[in-house]
Amino acid sequence: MQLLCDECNMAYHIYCLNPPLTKIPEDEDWYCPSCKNDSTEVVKAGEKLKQSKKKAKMPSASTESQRDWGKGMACVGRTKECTIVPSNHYGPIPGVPVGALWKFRVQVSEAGVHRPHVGGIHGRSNDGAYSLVLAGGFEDEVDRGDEFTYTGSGGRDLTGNKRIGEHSFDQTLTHMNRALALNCDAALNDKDGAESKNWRAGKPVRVVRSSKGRRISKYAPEDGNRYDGIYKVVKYWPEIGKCGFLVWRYLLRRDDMEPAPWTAEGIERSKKLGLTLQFPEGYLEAMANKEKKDKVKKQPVKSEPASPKIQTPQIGAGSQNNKPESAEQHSHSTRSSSRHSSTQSNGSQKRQTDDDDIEEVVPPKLIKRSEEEERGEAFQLTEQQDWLIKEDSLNQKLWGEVLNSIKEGPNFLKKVEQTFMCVCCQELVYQPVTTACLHNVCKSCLQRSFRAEVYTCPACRYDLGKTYTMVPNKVLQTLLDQFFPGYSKGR
DNA sequence: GGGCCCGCAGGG
DNA sequence: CCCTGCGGGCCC
Repeated sequence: MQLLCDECNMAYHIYCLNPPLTKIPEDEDWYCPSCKNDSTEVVKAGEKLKQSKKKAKMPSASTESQRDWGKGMACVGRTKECTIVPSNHYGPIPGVPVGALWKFRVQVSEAGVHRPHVGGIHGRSNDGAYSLVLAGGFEDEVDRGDEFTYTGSGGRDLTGNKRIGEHSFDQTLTHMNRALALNCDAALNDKDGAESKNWRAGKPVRVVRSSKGRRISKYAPEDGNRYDGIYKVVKYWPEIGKCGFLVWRYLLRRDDMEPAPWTAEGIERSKKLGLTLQFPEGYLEAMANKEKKDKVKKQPVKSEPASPKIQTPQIGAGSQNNKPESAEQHSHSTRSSSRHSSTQSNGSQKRQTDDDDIEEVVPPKLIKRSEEEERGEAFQLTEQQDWLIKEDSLNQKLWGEVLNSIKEGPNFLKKVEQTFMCVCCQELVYQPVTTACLHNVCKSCLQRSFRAEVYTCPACRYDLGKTYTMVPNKVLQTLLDQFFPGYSKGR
């Protein structure tokens, strides 16, 4: 009465299964519930890749809108996560001083200071609130720096997939509003509110002021989001706000040893710590590039301004060594500055920026091909190869990756081989067809696929269409023939 | 300058 | 899974 899973070998009583079986199935293979693949998830040959369930449910999957939403900081994900404290941590984040300043909310989230990307309050309704952001969302809030009133969330009409909207109903003391109320040193009262007996005894709230708050507060930073320290909830109460609906209001009071950033002492300290507005990694470079590109469009110029030097002072932890801008100078004009910064960023992930702006990629300077290569040092391209690579417009992204790898080691040819391997025959592509989806497949492999009536890209299942004309990429073929002399003879 | 509405993270 | 949300870039 036991079945052995053909994947993990675990034994299952047939009558313990859900649903239970009455007899041993006759199929050759049997897989237990945790090993069995959902057949609807399997992409069979010739089928298109399925969208993930989550993506399929997202609004973007159903709308016709062709609008470019940009890759801006509203829609990107985190690239790092604060792990030195749990997300339900009360009090300061170790290593983050009062006065720390970030341009975007996503960075504040990454730092662990205020985790939600959009929400104003971070908390748990059965525990308390850990942090909040003052961004001037309510004009009837008062900010006196060391003390301010804050308003709960909810009561807004969010239809139309919005994140903030018109007030259209009363707020309740639930969710984050309840969480914030729990910080107050008093028994919870969701009817009339409550006042602390000993306000300092309440749970600490990290407070971030956003430059958006400037419209109602002179304590808001000029730009970005600033960590202002620990506050406590003195009291909270319901009232009818200017918006005409009931809102929950809170009085917060500062309780932090570190001086507030707007005080003379605080300004001094910020200066001493070198606190400056932080941007996401690669952000300024990307913006500078974009601007440059826009200019180039108007008037192509060969010379270019030096890209701005980006400093990302790491607070608290460790060295702030300003490496001298030495070396590197001998190398390849354009990229050198960004290279510099990427090697410096000791392995931390890079946020994805406009890196498909390929014209920027400049291959290593022409030097004679020599023993250096044998010794496993830099690979050198001939002038012609250099030129051909630039000509291979469809594959700029791939060549960019390959060229980038040169600086990392002696594996240039290996990298080329990997990059331009045919997904069908697992060999270096021969008479490569570069598809619209930017994959390279041997012409003969693609023809074989079409003969089997599979008209999609073998690499990504992008529909090429029955009538697709396969044009071999001559430039790529020439290059591969140069790098791997005679390889095509065997084909 | 204001309206639109996206992905994402978080709680529950 | 579903609900919520004091962002933010693009377009008009």
